[in-house]
Amino acid sequence: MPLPRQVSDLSPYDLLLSVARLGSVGAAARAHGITQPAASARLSSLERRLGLALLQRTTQGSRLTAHGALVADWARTAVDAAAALDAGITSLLRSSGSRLPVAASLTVAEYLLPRWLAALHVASPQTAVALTTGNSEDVAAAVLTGDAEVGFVEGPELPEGLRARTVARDTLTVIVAPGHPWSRRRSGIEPRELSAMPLVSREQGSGTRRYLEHALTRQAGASLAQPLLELSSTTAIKSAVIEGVAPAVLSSLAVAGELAAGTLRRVPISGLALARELRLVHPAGRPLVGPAQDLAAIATRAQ
Amino acid sequence: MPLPRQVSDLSPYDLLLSVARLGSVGAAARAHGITQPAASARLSSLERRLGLALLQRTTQGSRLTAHGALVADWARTAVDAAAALDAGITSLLRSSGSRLPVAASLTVAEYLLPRWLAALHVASPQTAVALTTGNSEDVAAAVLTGDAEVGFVEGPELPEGLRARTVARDTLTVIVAPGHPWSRRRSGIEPRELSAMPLVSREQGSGTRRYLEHALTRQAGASLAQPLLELSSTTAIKSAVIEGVAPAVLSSLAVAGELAAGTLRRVPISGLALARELRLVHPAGRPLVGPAQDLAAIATRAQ
DNA sequence: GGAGAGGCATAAGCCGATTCTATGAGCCCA
DNA sequence: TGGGCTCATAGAATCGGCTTATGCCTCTCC
Repeated sequence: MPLPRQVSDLSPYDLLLSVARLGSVGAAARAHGITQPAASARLSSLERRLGLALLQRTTQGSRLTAHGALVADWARTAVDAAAALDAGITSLLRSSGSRLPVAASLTVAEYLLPRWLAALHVASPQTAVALTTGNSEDVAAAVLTGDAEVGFVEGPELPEGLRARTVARDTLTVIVAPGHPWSRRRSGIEPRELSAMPLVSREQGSGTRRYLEHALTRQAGASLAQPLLELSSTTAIKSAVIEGVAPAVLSSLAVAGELAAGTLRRVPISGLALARELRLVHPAGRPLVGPAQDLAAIATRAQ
Repeated sequence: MPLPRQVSDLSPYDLLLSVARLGSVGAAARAHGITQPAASARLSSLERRLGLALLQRTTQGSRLTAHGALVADWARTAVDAAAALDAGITSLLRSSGSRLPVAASLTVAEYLLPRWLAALHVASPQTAVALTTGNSEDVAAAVLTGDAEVGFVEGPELPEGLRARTVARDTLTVIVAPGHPWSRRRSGIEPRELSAMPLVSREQGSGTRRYLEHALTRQAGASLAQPLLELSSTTAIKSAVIEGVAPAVLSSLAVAGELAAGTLRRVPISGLALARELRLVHPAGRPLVGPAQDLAAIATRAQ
């Protein structure tokens, strides 16, 4: 189901937000590097498409109408998300030769880092982040060798020479489609039931799968059944679960949206601790300074 | 600061997500109602703009590269936010003559409803929501008269004939710019200090302001100082606070982003309970059915 | 092994959306 | 009353994206 046309181009909304902030169409046009007639036309066209009066135009400037204020508040969320996407992409491009090299495990890179980068861009616009991703060992190695100033890792292991600070928590979560029998289990399932059930999972060797196997072995003396289906992306796994293929175990950060929307159900599991800490690491010798410290502060506050 | 061009148009990203889900460019093109060459060009142009290889094209289909998977995961957040924006706008348009009339107070409409509507659209696409906004009394009246099937109100009052269910909580929060003296107050401030400080606030009569005055009077026997500046939008207030004009008191839902980003600081306040419940209401006689029940389930789960 | 189907890229032409410059009208202030 | 601000409109030029047509590659199945 593709995105409706009304909202696929965010630039009119972005312009609307600038008008709201600056108080006039002309000022917003200058801020966006276009002429006033172009801005005027873009806004009129938006109003015509939506069939809503968003702006109250006067000869002293323009203000949002009640509907306009509501739309602007909603639009801000989308525009902020797009800015986070841009921050992520931009940092991905600067693979070297830049200011603040950051290494992150996949979970952090996917679900947490974009917002932090967007916030960092606001707090210190001249800082250029160069992002590399990898598993927690790769990240630790990058930080130790100095290839990265700051790293974000999952799990408890911590090589000598690194200092760490917990910035977020993440819980592996058993998910099923709403119709699945497990979704009606109030009491939760036992580790043995999970271990006996063929799951939809990532390929062998993925961080999430390794961590689940490890926890199951250590805490319940059990192991995972042969997966019913191995897929290479979290998104593909969620789709398969939603279609009722089988349950899966994914990061709580990955499924928060679907759980909220009700398209997936969480199944409690008893007697198995599946929480792991996401931690910021940096060399023990070198305290964080400048932009790295800013990023650390943002990540810490964001908890 | 306008949105970068890379991300102002989300349609290439939307298309990328479809390719990831469907496994081929042609299938994604069909899903979006465009031809295969158009989709191919749109994706190539995205890759060229970003300077990143996102897709691995084969004669059997296309898969995401590692970079592509990361970008797709980030993009999903932005696309979902845009879908929520669309859901909000669409519901705003159907001011009457439609399926599920919903009335909501401004706080709920601004910060919570869009995601619920987007989830509802997934769960039951044929449901058309008609949204009206107003203060809690308006909402209660609309539900009582049957103008709305479901309502969302703030605060504890509950007219006869309505049943309510708490779906979220919201706390009025004192915010200051990072440099403000209050931001260094670990112990929090006293109600008397707040009451003596001229604030940036909404105009008289706004729900948030009334609630704050009420709480201050009832719980601390104090009243609000004359505001330093009255502004008509939450956004304008946040900007003023960030620029250091004065502290303000806003909903925690309104400032979560800025607090996470560190552009605003929260100041604890002792001896004043400023939490309020956001509740779903419906006529006592008529239990929720159909789409209204779906929406209630989504709102309840989303907590 | 050859035919068919499905996958993708390229080329050429068309159409439309958006932009710019130029200009006019309304309001405020000195 | 003139200058400066606001916004809207008009006409011309430009740019980008779409469609159709085509070719190449690979897998599958007879």
